[in-house]
Amino acid sequence: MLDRQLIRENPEFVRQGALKKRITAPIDEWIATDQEWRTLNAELENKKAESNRISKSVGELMAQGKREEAEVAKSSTKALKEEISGLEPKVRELDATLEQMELSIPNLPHETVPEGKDEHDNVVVRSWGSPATLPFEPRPHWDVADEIGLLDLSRASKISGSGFVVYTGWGAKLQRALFNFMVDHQVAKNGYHEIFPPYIVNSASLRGTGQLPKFEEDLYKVEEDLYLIPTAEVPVTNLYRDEILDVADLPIRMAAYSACFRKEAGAAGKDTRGIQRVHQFDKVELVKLCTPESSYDELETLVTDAESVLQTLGLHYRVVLLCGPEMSFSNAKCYDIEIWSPAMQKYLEISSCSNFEAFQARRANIRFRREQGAKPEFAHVLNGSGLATPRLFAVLLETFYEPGIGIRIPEPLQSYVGTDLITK
RNA sequence: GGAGGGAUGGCAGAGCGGUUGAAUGCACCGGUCUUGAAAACCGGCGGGGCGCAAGUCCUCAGGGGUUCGAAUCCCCUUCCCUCCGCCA
Repeated sequence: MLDRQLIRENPEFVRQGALKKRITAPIDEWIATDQEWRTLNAELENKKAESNRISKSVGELMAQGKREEAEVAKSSTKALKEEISGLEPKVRELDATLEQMELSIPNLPHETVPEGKDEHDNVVVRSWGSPATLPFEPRPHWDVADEIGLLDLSRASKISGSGFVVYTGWGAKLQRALFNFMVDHQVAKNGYHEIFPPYIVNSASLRGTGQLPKFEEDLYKVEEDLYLIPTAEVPVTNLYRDEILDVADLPIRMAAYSACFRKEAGAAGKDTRGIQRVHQFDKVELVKLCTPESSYDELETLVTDAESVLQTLGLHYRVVLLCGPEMSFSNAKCYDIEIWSPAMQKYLEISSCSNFEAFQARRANIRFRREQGAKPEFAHVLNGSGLATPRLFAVLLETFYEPGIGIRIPEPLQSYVGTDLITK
């Protein structure tokens, strides 16, 4: 959600911002509806005020023992009440219409977001390391996993269906090692506060982070009003929903491991081979709440914090600044981290680090106060993956596999895996 | 799952049909006093919408109802606590 005041006062600014994302926002309709809403709402409130005044006077008259006058006052509210109950649904409806339109008004891109029309206009801002040069034909992760016995995809589909993974033996150990390592890394090296959240949340939380109402079809619904989380972003961000924080507590930086559940309804047939795109995966998520003036600095460190995991593991990647149309609806600025897959000979998105500014906080009602008595302001909310394991797992296999030997485990990971070499 | 009890401002805690958006205490902010501090005293102090403002509307877990009028009465939902059962 954007600030209504902003749309009212700077409709062109909002329209242009949306256009940068190649979204045509219904600004004119919104302005007209808002105008109508304000007029009608003012009318409604005047009538309510009148009604309240009369009710109050009834009380006073009763106290003075003027019973007949009280009766007269009572009956005088009748017409007023009818007008009020006639007006109320109209006002409510207009408000609902406004909200509906606001669902198609995206967050505005930051001025530093590049113009563009598709992914070719994303800007590579830096890269680290270089593509692994292997003295043999790189093997895709599913081959490596098969040879050593790290995954059991066919049994996974037997017990759960396609798009699920069973990690076995060293594969399971490696998987567990990865997210343990990443959480420890973010806590110890980058100062995040560890959170272990519930995997099931209510609809209010999903509305707070914007998965509802728009993306319901991608969520697993457990029962009425309860859903599996598609990312730890949901429970972690919503920790502070409907709260007013003290500015001294900001920034709040949280790191959470969780399993993530996604139907991937629209992605059938895409990236089906191996474990690139699955219904249940594991991820360490980083979430920050901070003041508006610091959020772009926090975004930069969020990206470098996520990058530091790959650097520690010695994996080549690049950082890409997304152009307008590539960004998600609620982003103001977004960097993707793309990891190099030796077997596929291409970069895979492994992290997406976003500044939502106040867009999400407005939905989730997360505020802070600068000092005693000051007006609460919306916090800025950021998040990024740090990182998702399936692709990390895959690239790790492809990068560190040596034919006839096994998978060499990078030094920082060895104590977590319990070996320096995974063999059959 | 069964039986009770509860939900009020940052916290504690009154209020149980009328002028109460809410007593009182604590916390917090400003001031007086003081060399400084504490204490004492005076003043302020929930959130949101609309409005240039005056002001006005909404908000006492959430939703519905009764009433001229609801924090107060009725119904539903949610959450918390205690006890019983079941179970990691």
